[in-house]
Amino acid sequence: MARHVTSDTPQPRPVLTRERIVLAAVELIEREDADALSMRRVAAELGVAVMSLYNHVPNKDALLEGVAEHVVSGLELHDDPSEPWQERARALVRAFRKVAHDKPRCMTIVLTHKIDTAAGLRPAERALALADAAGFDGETAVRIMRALLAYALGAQMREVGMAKMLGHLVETGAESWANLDPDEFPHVIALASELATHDPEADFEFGLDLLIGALDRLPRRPADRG
Amino acid sequence: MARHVTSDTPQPRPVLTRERIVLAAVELIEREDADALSMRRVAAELGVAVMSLYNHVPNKDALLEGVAEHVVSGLELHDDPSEPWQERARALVRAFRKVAHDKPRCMTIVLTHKIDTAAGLRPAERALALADAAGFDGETAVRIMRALLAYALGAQMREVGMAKMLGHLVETGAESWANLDPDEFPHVIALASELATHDPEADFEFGLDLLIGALDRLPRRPADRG
DNA sequence: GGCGCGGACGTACGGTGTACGTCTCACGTA
DNA sequence: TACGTGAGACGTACACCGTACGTCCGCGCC
Repeated sequence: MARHVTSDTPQPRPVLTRERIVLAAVELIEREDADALSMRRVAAELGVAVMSLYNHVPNKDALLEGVAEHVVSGLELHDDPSEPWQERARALVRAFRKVAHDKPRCMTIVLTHKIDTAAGLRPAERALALADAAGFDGETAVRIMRALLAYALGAQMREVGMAKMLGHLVETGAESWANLDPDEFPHVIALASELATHDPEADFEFGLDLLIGALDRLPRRPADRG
Repeated sequence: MARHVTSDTPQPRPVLTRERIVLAAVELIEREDADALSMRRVAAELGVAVMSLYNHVPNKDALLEGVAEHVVSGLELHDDPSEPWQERARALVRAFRKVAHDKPRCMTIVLTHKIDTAAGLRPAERALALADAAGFDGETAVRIMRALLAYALGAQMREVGMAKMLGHLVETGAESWANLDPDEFPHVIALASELATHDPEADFEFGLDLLIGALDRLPRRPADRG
C-alpha cells in the first residue's frame, strides 16, 4: 500500500494491481504448473493477504482469463507486406505457436478460456486484414481465419497431450504397444516408431502447408498487387 | 455388493464397478457441467460412500481418463470401402465430431486427457489403414492423421470457446463490439455480423474440405483400386 | 468351524475459493 | 485543524474438495 510517504523512493510494497496479480500468476504457472495456481499461492507470491486479491479480480476464473489475455497479448505481429500473402499468413499462425513455445505451461489456460479484450482481437484483425488483402471476400475470410485458428489450437493441444502421453510411456515402458492385438491394430503396430517419435515443428508445418496450400484453390478476386 | 441371495431378481445395490462409476460420472457431467464433477457427487449419485470409489479407481484423474475413453469409444466407425478414400476420411473425422455433439460437456475432458487404451487407438488404426489404402506412405499417413486430428480437436475447442463467448456477449449486449476502436479494428468491425453468427457445421466442413482437398496434392503411390 | 481377504465404509487432514465484516489511512471539505 | 468518506488490505469463517488410513463385515476356501 502507499505509505504516507509519497516520495519517489521505491516502495517495498508497490501497490497491488490487477496487472501485478496476473503477472505473478503467469510466473507461478511457468515456474511450477498450471494446477499449482491458487489464490493463496499468488497472494503468498506477492506477500499479500489472499482476500486483497479480490479487490482487483472478481474471482479466480477472471484471473485465468487475465492470464490467457496476457499470454496472447505477447503475440509478435510483425508483418512484411512485400511478402506473398501465403507467407504472411504462415507467419501469423507461427506467431501463435511461438508464444506457445515461450509459455508452454500457460497454454492449457489459453486453450480453455475465452479472450474478448482488444489484445485478444488484435490477431483476428490481422488475419482478416490479410485475407482481405489476399482477395478473399468477408465470409470466406472469416472461415479461413476460423479454420487456421482451429488448426493452431488443435495442433498445440495435441502436442501437449502427446507430451503427457510420452511421459506416461516412459513409466510403463513400451509394453503398452507390445501387448496390442496385432490382428486389430496392424497399422498402429507397423507404424509404432513413427507414432512414438514426434517432431512437433515438422508436424505443425506439415498441416500448415496443407491448409495454406489449399487456400490457393479458393475463389477470390484478382490480387490487388504482389 | 452380491448379497447371499444370488437369485436373478434385480439387486438394489448392483455391485460397484469401474464401469458404473465412469458412467455415473459421464451422466453427471452431461446433466450439469464438467466442473460439477467431484468424487463426492459421483458417490452420492450411486448411493455409495465416497471412499468406496477408490476401490475401483485410483484417483480422480484416472476417473477423468475413464470418462474420456468412454466417450471416444462411442465413435461410430462404420466404413464403406466402395467410396473414394476422400469421403471415407471425411466420415472418419465427422464421427469424432458426432460424439462431440452427443456429449458436449464431456468434450473438455476428452480434449485435455490422454487415451491410451485399445478403444482410444481404434480410430487411429482406422485412419492409418485408410491412408495406407489411399496410397500414402507410413510417415505421411501419420502426419495426415495428426493434422486431421489437430483440426478436429481445435475446431471443437474453438466451438465451445465461441459458445462461451457468445453466452457472454448476450450478457453484455453488443456494446463490447460497439466501443472498439474503429481505427485499430476496421475489419473486425466490418465483419462483425459474420463473426457473431456462427454455423459450426458449415465452419467445420469448410476447414475439412480444405484439408482433404489438399491431400490430393501430396505424392502417393498409385491407388490399389477405386 | 475357522480364517483370510476383498470391498464398503467413516474419520480426518490439509487444501481450495470466496462471502463478509473490520480496520487503517490518505484525502476532500468545513 | 477536525471530521467524514471511501478505497483497499486484512482476518475469520464456511462449505467443499481429494484422498490417506483404519475399521468392519460377509463371502469363499481350507
